[in-house]
Amino acid sequence: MSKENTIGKEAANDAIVAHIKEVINIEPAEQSYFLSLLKYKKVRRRQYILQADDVCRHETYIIKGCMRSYFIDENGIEHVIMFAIENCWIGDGLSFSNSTPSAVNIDALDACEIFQIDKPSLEALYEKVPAFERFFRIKFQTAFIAEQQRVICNFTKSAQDRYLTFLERFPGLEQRIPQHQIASFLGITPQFLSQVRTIALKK
Amino acid sequence: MSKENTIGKEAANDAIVAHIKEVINIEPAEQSYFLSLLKYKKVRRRQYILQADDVCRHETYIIKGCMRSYFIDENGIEHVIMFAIENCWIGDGLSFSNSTPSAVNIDALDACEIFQIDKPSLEALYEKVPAFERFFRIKFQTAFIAEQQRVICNFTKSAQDRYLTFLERFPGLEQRIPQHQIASFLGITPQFLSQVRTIALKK
DNA sequence: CGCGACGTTGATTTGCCTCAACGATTGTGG
DNA sequence: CCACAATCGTTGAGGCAAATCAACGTCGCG
Repeated sequence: MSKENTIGKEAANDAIVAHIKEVINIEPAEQSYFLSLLKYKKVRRRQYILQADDVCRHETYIIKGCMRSYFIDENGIEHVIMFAIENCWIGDGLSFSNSTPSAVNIDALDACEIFQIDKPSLEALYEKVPAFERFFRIKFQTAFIAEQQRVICNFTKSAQDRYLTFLERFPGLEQRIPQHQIASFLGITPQFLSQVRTIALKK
Repeated sequence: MSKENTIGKEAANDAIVAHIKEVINIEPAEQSYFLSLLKYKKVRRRQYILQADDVCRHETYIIKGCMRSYFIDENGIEHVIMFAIENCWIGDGLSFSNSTPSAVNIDALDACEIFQIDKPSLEALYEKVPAFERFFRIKFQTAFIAEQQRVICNFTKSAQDRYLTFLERFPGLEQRIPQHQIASFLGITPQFLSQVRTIALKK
């Protein structure tokens, strides 16, 4: 039993290995090599793991908790790009790939436990265990498709329908996240989401 | 000189090899193996290479010409998901991956020349030349990032700004494509795009 | 020629935003 | 422990960007 309400590194290892093995097969030796490249971290609520203008040095896997990436436009308005919960990856691909300053912030909405892998380690991993190229190829492919669906959904549906779609696709997430951030993710104002909810949830 | 105004298979081979070598290194043997998996095709204007409810069996690389993918919503309205021109890949990742019926159509806006690779061939390629996992990992990663930017752009900017962004990002494409399809891609009505243009281009 | 595809323009409507004010809750320092 | 600020959600009035509906001109093409 861990003293706090945390997963702990042992169980975290198991979780991420299971996550990998859903997609690719790896040998025990490759598995422990992979694990040796990860840094386990606890992150407090509201703590940043990436701030705009810094270079994104890690890809981050969430074992427990919830994070968001967002950016701030020229009018000072926050726009939530994505949420990430247990078993999701988050980062700024653009900044990570090119080692350029990031335009986005990533912070914790919950107390989180995460694994991080930095670029040299990931490159080494690709080199030594090419199956991980496949792993991330599939992850990015899926993410790309999902993002296309999001564009389509935004074009096709009203704010109310998008909210309902959000509830279906991320069940229970609306309990864990302030409402105005869901509004931001959906591309509407908090006021309008409030209005939408009173109508939508009446049914 | 080819008799028609086409690229021809020889030059097409060179083009796609150059495209691959921008991202990964491959041996001559791997290169000719790769080329042996591709089917070269000419496609007429308005010809489909994928229709909704069919399974997407190929990834398609465009050597010459312009294609679009789009879907038709419950009200019968077309929504352009993406355009693809020379040196772009197009397909329906979801249908291709899962061998499920596609929701989208892909057709030619121009007379096109294309290469296609089917799933068994691509799997074999991944197997024999793992560097292609890397190639497509990077392609999907880039595509994912671009799609995120698109979401953000749609949230942040007015229709006029989005049109100007479109002109910058796909220079000259507006000459090759009917205007109402650009409108669809931008998520606005053709009428409104017309209005936007008279204002925006006045400057 | 006549028809369909395409772009334009104008009148009206609507989905969502802006601005503003107000409770409820949480957190925090004195 | 209370006072006060900050955060969060709600509600309402008014405004604007873009949609809808409709009509019309222009091509290219069978």
